[in-house]
Amino acid sequence: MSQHRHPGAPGRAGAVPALPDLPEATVARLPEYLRALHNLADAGHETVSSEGLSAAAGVNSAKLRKDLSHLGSYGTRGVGYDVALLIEQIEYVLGLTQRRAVALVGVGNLGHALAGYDGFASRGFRIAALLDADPSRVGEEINGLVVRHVDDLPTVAAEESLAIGVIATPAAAAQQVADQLVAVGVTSILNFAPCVLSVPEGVDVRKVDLAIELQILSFHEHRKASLTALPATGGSALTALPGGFAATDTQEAIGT
Amino acid sequence: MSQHRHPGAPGRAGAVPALPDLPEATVARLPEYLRALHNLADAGHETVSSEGLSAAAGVNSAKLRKDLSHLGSYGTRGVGYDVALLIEQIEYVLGLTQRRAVALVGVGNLGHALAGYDGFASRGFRIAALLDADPSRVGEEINGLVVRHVDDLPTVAAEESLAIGVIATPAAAAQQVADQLVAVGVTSILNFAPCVLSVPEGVDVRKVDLAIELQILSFHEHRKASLTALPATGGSALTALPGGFAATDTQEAIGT
DNA sequence: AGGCGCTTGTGAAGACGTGCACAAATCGCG
DNA sequence: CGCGATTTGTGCACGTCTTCACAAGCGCCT
Ligand SMILES: NC(=O)c1ccc[n+]([C@@H]2O[C@H](COP(=O)([O-])OP(=O)(O)OC[C@H]3O[C@@H](n4cnc5c(N)ncnc54)[C@H](O)[C@@H]3O)[C@@H](O)[C@H]2O)c1
Ligand SMILES: NC(=O)c1ccc[n+]([C@@H]2O[C@H](COP(=O)([O-])OP(=O)(O)OC[C@H]3O[C@@H](n4cnc5c(N)ncnc54)[C@H](O)[C@@H]3O)[C@@H](O)[C@H]2O)c1
Repeated sequence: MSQHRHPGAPGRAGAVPALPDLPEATVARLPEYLRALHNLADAGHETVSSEGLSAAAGVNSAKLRKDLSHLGSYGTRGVGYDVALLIEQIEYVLGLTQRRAVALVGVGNLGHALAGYDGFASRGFRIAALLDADPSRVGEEINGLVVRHVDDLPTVAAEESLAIGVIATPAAAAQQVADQLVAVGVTSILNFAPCVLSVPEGVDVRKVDLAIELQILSFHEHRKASLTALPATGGSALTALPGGFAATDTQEAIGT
Repeated sequence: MSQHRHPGAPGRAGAVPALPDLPEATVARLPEYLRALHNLADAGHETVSSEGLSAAAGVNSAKLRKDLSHLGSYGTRGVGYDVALLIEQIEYVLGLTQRRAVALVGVGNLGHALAGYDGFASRGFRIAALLDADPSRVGEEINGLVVRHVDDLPTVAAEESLAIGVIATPAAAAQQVADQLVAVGVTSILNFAPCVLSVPEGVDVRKVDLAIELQILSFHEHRKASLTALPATGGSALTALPGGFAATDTQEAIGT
């Protein structure tokens, strides 16, 4: 496999893009690498070693190399990775070569913050529409976009090729909104409402739940407290946590 | 009601709480079960089967049973779990028997939304302080709380026993804020800024990064597109994704 | 009392993810 | 031109997580 030839990057060979089906854990880390790479590029670095990049992204260097090797690998032994090329590669794999249109449903407290967030634009996305069910919010202009009624979704979808729907409504409305999004062809949803969504096969849902994050932290807080409170259990064998939290991305103690 | 006694729950036996050290993946799911249980309780259910609860939480029932078994398990064979008791158990394990104080640093766009979020109060937390570095924001009152200067952190920490710090500042300021939080004894941080934080051992950091979530969705979108675009590779064996995404909590197609 | 249906709790197997350790590759330099 | 320093890419072993499948336990009904 070490033959060169660009696997399908921006260069667009006539051939199949041939997306390698990456391990999900790898996919979840690529955005981190991408962010770190952009920082490095801005700082003027042209190449970076796996050691350097992994430090910037907060992961193990072996893990980084394995992740990158999955996507065809563009490193040079003895030198490292070409920053610009790697950015191109990762952006290609993540499908960021086209700026994807996002529809934001629920322009309340949180929705306003999201609508005003510049992280969308700078990281490959574009808010294509703001939608709400409350008539008193419809027509409001935020950041150059006018809030439209959620029932206009079909119209919006006809105008734009919506890639992703973001739900920032109360939990009670979330399932209904998800159904509406699916109905107009959206196959990726990011859900901020604290509830489980049912969607047809082929539709991806990711959720962000603040309370869950806090409760996980609370657990560790509780555990740390109960450890220090009782040095009973035969010594301090437990003072250093087992480390190596895997799946969930709790980063524990990154010594600089 | 069961005659058994509570292992260390609110009842506070004199004995050690004896926190079982749960698998991290289990800890990440407990908050979901808790939310589902609260919904069930509100709906008047007194007991629930692993099948019912797992459906409400969007997970596999065997996984749910194993998760619950880790915390000592309070189910009754042939019947199911006592909803109220299970809520008590999970809240105890997660350390939610005390309402934990949260300090929110960075009261900008996002910070305002968080400050006005009722999900803190209803899920076991209390915003103890709002902090910002911008003098023009200091003094502003949000939801009954006055924004204080971030340099007052030591004072705040002296007044309240801060359990968790939430960072909602620009990325450039996040590390400095984290250092300040750690300096006043905070050992759990939730970071909304898109950057890696370095903290001493024993401090837990979790991050929420909107762009990462979107980019992961983008990847799957890209992949789905490249699959449907070319039904070349020997038939439709791939149309149904492998399913069973593990660690990261992408829920794919939960048929109702 | 006994049997029956239902549900929990768990052993075992397999999939997945991680990290070490090292061979292979490349560069720069004498 | 060859050598040593450096860094990638990966085989392998280990740990974690998921899922199946089923025995053990419980309550209810007859
Ligand atoms: N505010 C936060 O910081 C925060 C943080 C984490 C999660 N959340 C969650 O995000 C969601 C939104 O929170 P919020 O504070 O912005 O609430 P909010 O009540 O301020 O805003 C909700 C908005 O959704 C709109 N809406 C209601 N039903 C709708 C429908 N069927 N279709 C379209 N729009 C509809 C409402 O008109 C309102 O504008 C909630 O589920 C909340 O739990 C909020
Ligand atoms: N707005 C969103 O929807 C959103 C979504 C995801 C992530 N984020 C991230 O959250 C962070 C905040 O976003 P925002 O849109 O609220 O930005 P913002 O600029 O509106 O607010 C940042 C706030 O932090 C304060 N601040 C700056 N330096 C500080 C310091 N050293 N100590 C204390 N406070 C300080 C500023 O005074 C300002 O009030 C950013 O890192 C952003 O990338 C925002």
